Amino acid sequence: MSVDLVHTGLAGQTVAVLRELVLTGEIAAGERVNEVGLAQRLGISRGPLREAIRHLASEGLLVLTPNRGAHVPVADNTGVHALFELRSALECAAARLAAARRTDADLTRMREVSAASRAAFTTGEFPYRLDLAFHGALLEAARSPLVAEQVRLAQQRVVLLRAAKELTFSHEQASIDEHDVLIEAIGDQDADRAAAVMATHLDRVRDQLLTTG
Amino acid sequence: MSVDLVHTGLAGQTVAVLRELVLTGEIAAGERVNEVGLAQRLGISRGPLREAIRHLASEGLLVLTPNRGAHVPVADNTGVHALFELRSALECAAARLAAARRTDADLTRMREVSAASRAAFTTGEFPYRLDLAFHGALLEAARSPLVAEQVRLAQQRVVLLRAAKELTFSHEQASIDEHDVLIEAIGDQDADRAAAVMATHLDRVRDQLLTTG
DNA sequence: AAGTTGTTAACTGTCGACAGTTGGCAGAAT
DNA sequence: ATTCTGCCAACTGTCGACAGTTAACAACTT
Repeated sequence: MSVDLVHTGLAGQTVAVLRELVLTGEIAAGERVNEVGLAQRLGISRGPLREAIRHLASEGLLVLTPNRGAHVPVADNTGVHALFELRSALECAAARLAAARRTDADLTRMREVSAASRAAFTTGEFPYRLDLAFHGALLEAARSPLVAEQVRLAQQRVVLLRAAKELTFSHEQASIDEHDVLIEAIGDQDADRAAAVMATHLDRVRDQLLTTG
Repeated sequence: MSVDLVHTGLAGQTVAVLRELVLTGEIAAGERVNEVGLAQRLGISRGPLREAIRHLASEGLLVLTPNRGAHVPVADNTGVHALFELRSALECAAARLAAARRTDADLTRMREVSAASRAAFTTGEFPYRLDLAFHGALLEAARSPLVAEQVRLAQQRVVLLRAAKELTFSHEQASIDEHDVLIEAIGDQDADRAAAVMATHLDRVRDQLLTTG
Protein backbone atom coordinates (compact mmCIF):
# COMPACT_ATOMS: atom_id res chain seq x y z
CA MET A 1 0.00 0.00 0.00
CA SER A 2 1.03 3.53 -0.75
CA VAL A 3 4.53 2.73 -1.89
CA ASP A 4 4.83 5.65 -4.24
CA LEU A 5 2.65 8.25 -2.63
CA VAL A 6 4.31 8.41 0.75
CA HIS A 7 7.49 10.07 -0.36
CA THR A 8 6.32 12.87 1.84
CA GLY A 9 8.15 13.49 5.05
CA LEU A 10 11.40 12.13 6.32
CA ALA A 11 10.05 8.63 6.90
CA GLY A 12 8.83 8.35 3.32
CA GLN A 13 12.09 9.59 1.88
CA THR A 14 14.01 7.27 4.15
CA VAL A 15 12.00 4.34 2.83
CA ALA A 16 13.22 5.15 -0.66
CA VAL A 17 16.83 5.64 0.43
CA LEU A 18 16.94 2.52 2.56
CA ARG A 19 15.26 0.48 -0.16
CA GLU A 20 17.99 1.50 -2.55
CA LEU A 21 20.68 0.62 0.00
CA VAL A 22 19.19 -2.86 0.35
CA LEU A 23 18.45 -3.54 -3.32
CA THR A 24 21.85 -2.41 -4.52
CA GLY A 25 23.47 -4.70 -1.99
CA GLU A 26 25.21 -1.79 -0.29
CA ILE A 27 23.79 -3.39 2.81
CA ALA A 28 24.77 -6.98 2.15
CA ALA A 29 22.61 -10.03 2.71
CA GLY A 30 22.65 -11.08 6.34
CA GLU A 31 24.03 -7.75 7.44
CA ARG A 32 22.36 -6.11 10.39
CA VAL A 33 21.01 -2.58 10.32
CA ASN A 34 22.22 -0.36 13.13
CA GLU A 35 19.61 2.22 13.97
CA VAL A 36 21.73 4.87 15.65
CA GLY A 37 24.54 4.56 13.16
CA LEU A 38 22.36 4.70 10.09
CA ALA A 39 20.27 7.51 11.55
CA GLN A 40 23.39 9.62 12.07
CA ARG A 41 24.65 8.72 8.61
CA LEU A 42 21.35 9.87 7.10
CA GLY A 43 21.22 12.92 9.33
CA ILE A 44 17.84 12.06 10.78
CA SER A 45 16.42 10.80 14.05
CA ARG A 46 15.72 7.18 14.91
CA GLY A 47 11.96 7.61 14.77
CA PRO A 48 11.50 8.02 11.00
CA LEU A 49 14.24 5.46 10.40
CA ARG A 50 12.45 2.88 12.51
CA GLU A 51 9.25 3.46 10.57
CA ALA A 52 11.15 3.04 7.33
CA ILE A 53 12.72 -0.18 8.58
CA ARG A 54 9.34 -1.57 9.58
CA HIS A 55 7.94 -0.62 6.18
CA LEU A 56 10.71 -2.41 4.32
CA ALA A 57 10.21 -5.39 6.62
CA SER A 58 6.54 -5.54 5.62
CA GLU A 59 7.72 -5.73 2.02
CA GLY A 60 10.00 -8.63 2.83
CA LEU A 61 13.17 -6.64 2.21
CA LEU A 62 14.18 -6.81 5.86
CA VAL A 63 13.63 -9.27 8.67
CA LEU A 64 12.88 -8.15 12.21
CA THR A 65 14.08 -9.99 15.29
CA PRO A 66 12.75 -8.91 18.70
CA ASN A 67 15.31 -6.80 20.54
CA ARG A 68 17.87 -7.59 17.84
CA GLY A 69 16.73 -5.19 15.17
CA ALA A 70 16.57 -5.73 11.43
CA HIS A 71 18.79 -7.55 8.95
CA VAL A 72 18.72 -8.26 5.25
CA PRO A 73 17.27 -11.76 4.70
CA VAL A 74 19.50 -14.50 3.40
CA ALA A 75 17.56 -16.78 1.09
CA ASP A 76 18.33 -20.44 0.69
CA ASN A 77 16.99 -22.59 -2.14
CA THR A 78 13.80 -23.27 -0.22
CA GLY A 79 13.20 -19.55 0.10
CA VAL A 80 13.75 -19.02 -3.61
CA HIS A 81 11.19 -21.68 -4.45
CA ALA A 82 8.69 -20.16 -2.02
CA LEU A 83 9.18 -16.69 -3.46
CA PHE A 84 8.72 -17.84 -7.04
CA GLU A 85 5.58 -19.73 -6.08
CA LEU A 86 4.17 -16.42 -4.89
CA ARG A 87 5.39 -14.51 -7.92
CA SER A 88 4.06 -17.16 -10.27
CA ALA A 89 0.67 -17.17 -8.58
CA LEU A 90 0.38 -13.43 -9.00
CA GLU A 91 1.92 -12.98 -12.40
CA CYS A 92 0.11 -15.90 -14.02
CA ALA A 93 -3.13 -14.35 -12.84
CA ALA A 94 -1.97 -11.04 -14.26
CA ALA A 95 -1.28 -12.72 -17.59
CA ARG A 96 -4.81 -14.17 -17.55
CA LEU A 97 -6.33 -10.77 -16.82
CA ALA A 98 -4.18 -9.12 -19.46
CA ALA A 99 -5.35 -11.64 -22.04
CA ALA A 100 -8.95 -10.83 -21.17
CA ARG A 101 -8.67 -7.07 -20.96
CA ARG A 102 -5.83 -5.92 -23.21
CA THR A 103 -6.51 -3.13 -25.65
CA ASP A 104 -4.69 -2.70 -28.93
CA ALA A 105 -2.73 0.09 -27.30
CA ASP A 106 -1.57 -2.34 -24.61
CA LEU A 107 -0.39 -4.76 -27.27
CA THR A 108 1.44 -2.00 -29.09
CA ARG A 109 3.16 -0.94 -25.89
CA MET A 110 4.30 -4.48 -25.12
CA ARG A 111 5.60 -4.95 -28.66
CA GLU A 112 7.54 -1.70 -28.37
CA VAL A 113 9.26 -2.85 -25.20
CA SER A 114 10.02 -6.22 -26.74
CA ALA A 115 11.50 -4.53 -29.83
CA ALA A 116 13.63 -2.31 -27.61
CA SER A 117 14.82 -5.42 -25.78
CA ARG A 118 15.86 -7.09 -29.02
CA ALA A 119 17.62 -3.95 -30.19
CA ALA A 120 19.49 -3.72 -26.91
CA PHE A 121 20.33 -7.40 -27.04
CA THR A 122 22.02 -7.12 -30.43
CA THR A 123 24.38 -4.56 -28.93
CA GLY A 124 25.19 -7.06 -26.20
CA GLU A 125 23.00 -5.45 -23.57
CA PHE A 126 19.69 -6.51 -22.11
CA PRO A 127 19.19 -4.25 -19.14
CA TYR A 128 17.06 -5.48 -16.31
CA ARG A 129 15.18 -2.23 -16.72
CA LEU A 130 13.70 -3.42 -20.01
CA ASP A 131 12.65 -6.72 -18.48
CA LEU A 132 10.83 -4.85 -15.72
CA ALA A 133 9.33 -2.55 -18.34
CA PHE A 134 7.83 -5.50 -20.17
CA HIS A 135 6.30 -6.97 -17.04
CA GLY A 136 5.09 -3.49 -16.15
CA ALA A 137 3.36 -3.12 -19.51
CA LEU A 138 1.70 -6.48 -18.96
CA LEU A 139 0.50 -5.33 -15.54
CA GLU A 140 -1.01 -2.22 -17.07
CA ALA A 141 -2.89 -4.35 -19.56
CA ALA A 142 -4.21 -6.49 -16.69
CA ARG A 143 -5.81 -3.42 -15.09
CA SER A 144 -5.78 -4.86 -11.59
CA PRO A 145 -4.08 -2.40 -9.27
CA LEU A 146 -3.85 -4.67 -6.23
CA VAL A 147 -2.45 -7.60 -8.18
CA ALA A 148 0.01 -5.24 -9.86
CA GLU A 149 1.16 -3.90 -6.52
CA GLN A 150 1.83 -7.36 -5.13
CA VAL A 151 3.61 -8.42 -8.31
CA ARG A 152 5.94 -5.45 -8.00
CA LEU A 153 6.69 -6.33 -4.39
CA ALA A 154 7.50 -9.91 -5.34
CA GLN A 155 9.67 -8.76 -8.24
CA GLN A 156 11.50 -6.48 -5.85
CA ARG A 157 12.36 -9.42 -3.64
CA VAL A 158 13.75 -11.22 -6.67
CA VAL A 159 15.92 -8.19 -7.34
CA LEU A 160 17.17 -8.52 -3.78
CA LEU A 161 18.09 -12.14 -4.46
CA ARG A 162 20.07 -11.11 -7.52
CA ALA A 163 21.88 -8.48 -5.49
CA ALA A 164 22.63 -11.04 -2.79
CA LYS A 165 24.19 -13.35 -5.35
CA GLU A 166 26.04 -10.41 -6.84
CA LEU A 167 24.46 -11.19 -10.17
CA THR A 168 24.10 -8.64 -12.86
CA PHE A 169 21.16 -9.60 -14.99
CA SER A 170 22.14 -12.37 -17.33
CA HIS A 171 21.62 -11.53 -20.96
CA GLU A 172 19.24 -14.17 -22.11
CA GLN A 173 17.78 -14.60 -25.53
CA ALA A 174 15.28 -17.07 -24.07
CA SER A 175 13.56 -14.40 -21.97
CA ILE A 176 12.93 -12.15 -24.96
CA ASP A 177 11.58 -15.04 -26.98
CA GLU A 178 9.24 -16.03 -24.16
CA HIS A 179 8.06 -12.45 -23.89
CA ASP A 180 7.07 -12.53 -27.52
CA VAL A 181 5.18 -15.79 -27.06
CA LEU A 182 3.38 -14.11 -24.17
CA ILE A 183 2.47 -11.15 -26.37
CA GLU A 184 1.09 -13.54 -28.95
CA ALA A 185 -1.05 -15.41 -26.43
CA ILE A 186 -2.34 -12.16 -24.94
CA GLY A 187 -3.00 -10.84 -28.44
CA ASP A 188 -5.12 -13.93 -29.10
CA GLN A 189 -6.88 -13.35 -25.76
CA ASP A 190 -5.93 -16.90 -24.83
CA ALA A 191 -5.84 -16.67 -21.03
CA ASP A 192 -4.91 -20.30 -20.41
CA ARG A 193 -2.00 -20.18 -22.82
CA ALA A 194 -0.79 -16.85 -21.47
CA ALA A 195 -0.77 -18.25 -17.94
CA ALA A 196 1.01 -21.40 -19.04
CA VAL A 197 3.69 -19.45 -20.90
CA MET A 198 4.19 -17.17 -17.93
CA ALA A 199 4.54 -20.17 -15.61
CA THR A 200 7.23 -21.83 -17.69
CA HIS A 201 8.96 -18.47 -18.16
CA LEU A 202 9.16 -17.90 -14.42
CA ASP A 203 10.21 -21.49 -13.75
CA ARG A 204 13.12 -21.03 -16.13
CA VAL A 205 14.14 -17.72 -14.57
CA ARG A 206 13.99 -19.34 -11.14
CA ASP A 207 16.09 -22.32 -12.16
CA GLN A 208 18.63 -20.08 -13.81
CA LEU A 209 18.86 -18.06 -10.60
CA LEU A 210 19.30 -21.25 -8.58
CA THR A 211 21.95 -22.80 -10.78
CA THR A 212 23.92 -19.61 -11.35
CA GLY A 213 24.29 -18.88 -7.66
CA MET B 1 6.04 -10.62 6.94
CA SER B 2 6.33 -11.59 10.54
CA VAL B 3 2.72 -11.10 11.39
CA ASP B 4 2.64 -13.68 14.13
CA LEU B 5 6.13 -13.50 15.52
CA VAL B 6 6.25 -9.84 16.41
CA HIS B 7 3.79 -9.95 19.24
CA THR B 8 6.75 -9.01 21.38
CA GLY B 9 6.87 -5.56 22.79
CA LEU B 10 4.24 -2.89 23.00
CA ALA B 11 4.21 -2.22 19.28
CA GLY B 12 3.54 -5.87 18.50
CA GLN B 13 0.75 -6.13 21.04
CA THR B 14 -0.72 -2.89 19.79
CA VAL B 15 -0.83 -4.31 16.28
CA ALA B 16 -3.02 -7.13 17.56
CA VAL B 17 -5.27 -4.83 19.56
CA LEU B 18 -5.66 -2.27 16.78
CA ARG B 19 -6.29 -5.00 14.23
CA GLU B 20 -9.15 -6.25 16.35
CA LEU B 21 -10.55 -2.75 16.73
CA VAL B 22 -10.57 -2.35 12.95
CA LEU B 23 -11.84 -5.82 12.04
CA THR B 24 -14.68 -5.76 14.54
CA GLY B 25 -15.78 -2.40 13.19
CA GLU B 26 -15.28 -0.75 16.54
CA ILE B 27 -13.41 1.78 14.49
CA ALA B 28 -15.91 2.25 11.68
CA ALA B 29 -15.12 2.48 7.99
CA GLY B 30 -13.97 5.96 7.06
CA GLU B 31 -13.29 6.87 10.66
CA ARG B 32 -10.00 8.53 11.39
CA VAL B 33 -7.56 7.28 13.99
CA ASN B 34 -6.43 9.86 16.50
CA GLU B 35 -2.93 9.11 17.68
CA VAL B 36 -2.88 10.96 20.98
CA GLY B 37 -6.36 9.90 21.94
CA LEU B 38 -5.89 6.24 21.13
CA ALA B 39 -2.45 6.20 22.73
CA GLN B 40 -3.90 7.49 25.98
CA ARG B 41 -6.78 5.06 25.75
CA LEU B 42 -4.35 2.17 25.35
CA GLY B 43 -2.05 3.57 28.00
CA ILE B 44 0.98 3.71 25.74
CA SER B 45 3.06 6.32 23.97
CA ARG B 46 2.58 7.48 20.43
CA GLY B 47 5.72 5.77 19.16
CA PRO B 48 4.59 2.15 19.34
CA LEU B 49 1.10 3.17 18.25
CA ARG B 50 2.48 4.85 15.14
CA GLU B 51 4.43 1.74 14.25
CA ALA B 52 1.32 -0.37 14.73
CA ILE B 53 -0.67 1.99 12.51
CA ARG B 54 1.96 1.83 9.79
CA HIS B 55 1.97 -1.97 10.03
CA LEU B 56 -1.79 -2.22 9.63
CA ALA B 57 -1.56 0.22 6.73
CA SER B 58 0.92 -2.09 4.99
CA GLU B 59 -1.68 -4.84 5.35
CA GLY B 60 -4.31 -2.66 3.75
CA LEU B 61 -6.38 -2.33 6.91
CA LEU B 62 -5.66 1.38 7.20
CA VAL B 63 -4.95 4.15 4.73
CA LEU B 64 -2.36 6.82 5.41
CA THR B 65 -2.71 10.41 4.27
CA PRO B 66 0.28 12.75 4.65
CA ASN B 67 -0.16 15.01 7.67
CA ARG B 68 -3.70 13.73 8.09
CA GLY B 69 -2.99 10.44 9.74
CA ALA B 70 -4.73 7.12 9.20
CA HIS B 71 -8.31 6.12 8.54
CA VAL B 72 -10.17 2.89 7.87
CA PRO B 73 -10.60 2.49 4.10
CA VAL B 74 -14.06 2.72 2.59
CA ALA B 75 -14.41 0.29 -0.29
CA ASP B 76 -16.64 0.91 -3.24
CA ASN B 77 -17.67 -1.73 -5.76
CA THR B 78 -14.52 -1.14 -7.77
CA GLY B 79 -12.42 -1.80 -4.69
CA VAL B 80 -14.28 -5.01 -3.96
CA HIS B 81 -13.64 -6.28 -7.47
CA ALA B 82 -9.96 -5.38 -7.22
CA LEU B 83 -9.60 -7.12 -3.86
CA PHE B 84 -11.24 -10.29 -5.09
CA GLU B 85 -9.04 -10.31 -8.17
CA LEU B 86 -6.08 -10.43 -5.83
CA ARG B 87 -7.63 -13.03 -3.56
CA SER B 88 -8.64 -15.18 -6.50
CA ALA B 89 -5.16 -15.00 -8.00
CA LEU B 90 -3.63 -16.18 -4.77
CA GLU B 91 -6.19 -18.71 -3.67
CA CYS B 92 -6.58 -20.35 -7.08
CA ALA B 93 -2.83 -20.85 -7.11
CA ALA B 94 -3.09 -22.28 -3.60
CA ALA B 95 -5.75 -24.69 -4.82
CA ARG B 96 -3.46 -25.77 -7.66
CA LEU B 97 -0.58 -26.35 -5.26
CA ALA B 98 -2.81 -28.19 -2.82
CA ALA B 99 -3.99 -30.51 -5.58
CA ALA B 100 -0.39 -31.30 -6.43
CA ARG B 101 0.97 -31.69 -2.91
CA ARG B 102 -1.84 -32.81 -0.65
CA THR B 103 -1.28 -35.79 1.57
CA ASP B 104 -4.01 -38.11 2.78
CA ALA B 105 -3.77 -36.40 6.14
CA ASP B 106 -4.50 -33.06 4.45
CA LEU B 107 -7.58 -34.55 2.79
CA THR B 108 -8.76 -35.97 6.09
CA ARG B 109 -8.36 -32.61 7.77
CA MET B 110 -10.32 -30.81 5.09
CA ARG B 111 -13.10 -33.38 5.24
CA GLU B 112 -13.27 -32.96 9.01
CA VAL B 113 -13.72 -29.22 8.70
CA SER B 114 -16.36 -29.69 6.02
CA ALA B 115 -18.23 -32.19 8.19
CA ALA B 116 -18.10 -29.78 11.11
CA SER B 117 -19.50 -27.08 8.83
CA ARG B 118 -22.40 -29.28 7.79
CA ALA B 119 -23.10 -30.22 11.39
CA ALA B 120 -23.09 -26.57 12.40
CA PHE B 121 -25.28 -25.68 9.46
CA THR B 122 -28.00 -28.13 10.46
CA THR B 123 -28.24 -26.32 13.77
CA GLY B 124 -28.72 -23.09 11.87
CA GLU B 125 -25.16 -21.86 12.36
CA PHE B 126 -22.26 -21.65 9.96
CA PRO B 127 -19.65 -19.59 11.76
CA TYR B 128 -17.19 -17.66 9.70
CA ARG B 129 -14.56 -19.38 11.82
CA LEU B 130 -15.27 -22.70 10.10
CA ASP B 131 -15.04 -21.13 6.67
CA LEU B 132 -11.64 -19.71 7.56
CA ALA B 133 -10.65 -23.09 8.98
CA PHE B 134 -11.40 -24.77 5.67
CA HIS B 135 -9.38 -22.29 3.68
CA GLY B 136 -6.64 -22.62 6.29
CA ALA B 137 -6.57 -26.39 5.86
CA LEU B 138 -6.31 -25.92 2.12
CA LEU B 139 -3.40 -23.53 2.60
CA GLU B 140 -1.60 -26.08 4.76
CA ALA B 141 -2.02 -28.65 2.04
CA ALA B 142 -0.55 -26.20 -0.49
CA ARG B 143 2.65 -25.97 1.56
CA SER B 144 3.59 -22.54 0.27
CA PRO B 145 4.21 -20.24 3.22
CA LEU B 146 4.46 -16.99 1.26
CA VAL B 147 1.31 -17.65 -0.74
CA ALA B 148 -0.46 -18.65 2.47
CA GLU B 149 0.59 -15.43 4.15
CA GLN B 150 -0.72 -13.26 1.32
CA VAL B 151 -3.96 -15.23 1.17
CA ARG B 152 -4.53 -14.59 4.85
CA LEU B 153 -3.91 -10.88 4.38
CA ALA B 154 -6.38 -10.74 1.52
CA GLN B 155 -8.96 -12.71 3.50
CA GLN B 156 -8.49 -10.28 6.34
CA ARG B 157 -9.38 -7.39 4.07
CA VAL B 158 -12.54 -9.23 3.08
CA VAL B 159 -13.40 -9.54 6.75
CA LEU B 160 -12.99 -5.79 6.98
CA LEU B 161 -15.45 -5.36 4.13
CA ARG B 162 -17.98 -7.53 5.94
CA ALA B 163 -17.52 -5.48 9.09
CA ALA B 164 -17.95 -2.26 7.11
CA LYS B 165 -21.25 -3.53 5.71
CA GLU B 166 -22.24 -4.69 9.17
CA LEU B 167 -22.73 -8.16 7.78
CA THR B 168 -22.63 -11.21 9.92
CA PHE B 169 -21.57 -14.12 7.79
CA SER B 170 -24.49 -15.31 5.74
CA HIS B 171 -25.36 -18.93 6.27
CA GLU B 172 -24.92 -20.41 2.87
CA GLN B 173 -25.40 -23.96 1.85
CA ALA B 174 -23.68 -23.18 -1.44
CA SER B 175 -20.33 -22.47 0.20
CA ILE B 176 -20.24 -25.83 1.95
CA ASP B 177 -21.17 -27.64 -1.23
CA GLU B 178 -18.45 -25.85 -3.15
CA HIS B 179 -15.96 -26.73 -0.45
CA ASP B 180 -16.78 -30.39 -0.95
CA VAL B 181 -16.33 -30.10 -4.70
CA LEU B 182 -12.96 -28.51 -3.99
CA ILE B 183 -12.01 -31.41 -1.72
CA GLU B 184 -12.97 -33.82 -4.47
CA ALA B 185 -10.86 -32.04 -7.08
CA ILE B 186 -7.89 -31.82 -4.74
CA GLY B 187 -8.36 -35.48 -3.83
CA ASP B 188 -8.17 -36.34 -7.51
CA GLN B 189 -5.06 -34.15 -7.78
CA ASP B 190 -6.82 -32.26 -10.55
CA ALA B 191 -5.15 -28.85 -10.33
CA ASP B 192 -7.07 -27.24 -13.19
CA ARG B 193 -10.42 -28.30 -11.81
CA ALA B 194 -9.48 -27.21 -8.28
CA ALA B 195 -8.51 -23.77 -9.54
CA ALA B 196 -11.68 -23.48 -11.60
CA VAL B 197 -13.90 -24.45 -8.68
CA MET B 198 -12.09 -22.01 -6.42
CA ALA B 199 -12.54 -19.22 -8.98
CA THR B 200 -16.29 -19.73 -9.27
CA HIS B 201 -16.56 -20.08 -5.50
CA LEU B 202 -14.86 -16.76 -4.91
CA ASP B 203 -16.84 -15.07 -7.68
CA ARG B 204 -20.05 -16.16 -6.00
CA VAL B 205 -18.88 -14.96 -2.58
CA ARG B 206 -17.90 -11.64 -4.12
CA ASP B 207 -21.23 -11.17 -5.87
CA GLN B 208 -23.10 -12.07 -2.73
CA LEU B 209 -21.09 -9.49 -0.85
CA LEU B 210 -21.83 -6.89 -3.51
CA THR B 211 -25.56 -7.53 -3.73
CA THR B 212 -26.13 -7.85 0.01
CA GLY B 213 -24.49 -4.54 0.81
C1' DA C 1 -24.95 37.21 0.48
C1' DA C 2 -20.97 35.22 -1.37
C1' DG C 3 -16.31 34.94 -1.63
C1' DT C 4 -11.77 35.80 0.37
C1' DT C 5 -8.33 36.16 3.74
C1' DG C 6 -6.31 35.87 8.43
C1' DT C 7 -6.23 33.33 12.48
C1' DT C 8 -6.13 29.44 15.41
C1' DA C 9 -6.64 24.97 17.42
C1' DA C 10 -5.86 20.20 16.69
C1' DC C 11 -3.29 17.02 14.80
C1' DT C 12 0.76 14.67 12.74
C1' DG C 13 5.93 14.71 12.10
C1' DT C 14 10.28 14.76 14.40
C1' DC C 15 13.61 14.76 17.92
C1' DG C 16 16.62 13.71 22.04
C1' DA C 17 16.84 11.16 26.29
C1' DC C 18 15.91 7.26 29.28
C1' DA C 19 14.83 2.29 30.27
C1' DG C 20 15.17 -2.59 29.31
C1' DT C 21 17.16 -6.48 27.02
C1' DT C 22 20.55 -9.18 24.69
C1' DG C 23 24.85 -11.39 23.54
C1' DG C 24 29.59 -11.45 24.35
C1' DC C 25 33.71 -11.40 27.34
C1' DA C 26 36.53 -11.91 31.22
C1' DG C 27 37.53 -14.43 35.16
C1' DA C 28 36.90 -18.04 38.53
C1' DA C 29 35.93 -22.82 39.59
C1' DT C 30 36.39 -27.68 38.35
C1' DA D 1 41.59 -26.96 29.09
C1' DT D 2 36.79 -26.42 29.74
C1' DT D 3 32.63 -24.81 31.61
C1' DC D 4 30.06 -21.90 34.31
C1' DT D 5 28.98 -17.34 36.20
C1' DG D 6 28.72 -12.58 36.61
C1' DC D 7 29.57 -8.28 34.52
C1' DC D 8 29.31 -4.92 30.68
C1' DA D 9 28.85 -2.57 26.49
C1' DA D 10 25.91 -1.98 22.58
C1' DC D 11 21.75 -2.01 20.90
C1' DT D 12 16.65 -1.83 20.61
C1' DG D 13 12.22 -0.36 22.91
C1' DT D 14 9.75 3.40 24.86
C1' DC D 15 8.60 7.90 26.33
C1' DG D 16 7.54 12.99 26.66
C1' DA D 17 8.23 17.38 24.45
C1' DC D 18 8.77 20.44 20.53
C1' DA D 19 8.14 21.85 15.59
C1' DG D 20 5.50 21.98 11.37
C1' DT D 21 1.32 21.43 8.79
C1' DT D 22 -3.45 21.24 7.94
C1' DA D 23 -8.30 22.28 7.94
C1' DA D 24 -11.87 24.69 9.89
C1' DC D 25 -13.69 28.99 11.65
C1' DA D 26 -14.25 33.89 11.96
C1' DA D 27 -13.84 38.34 10.35
C1' DC D 28 -13.49 41.32 6.50
C1' DT D 29 -14.19 42.84 1.72
C1' DT D 30 -16.89 43.38 -2.46
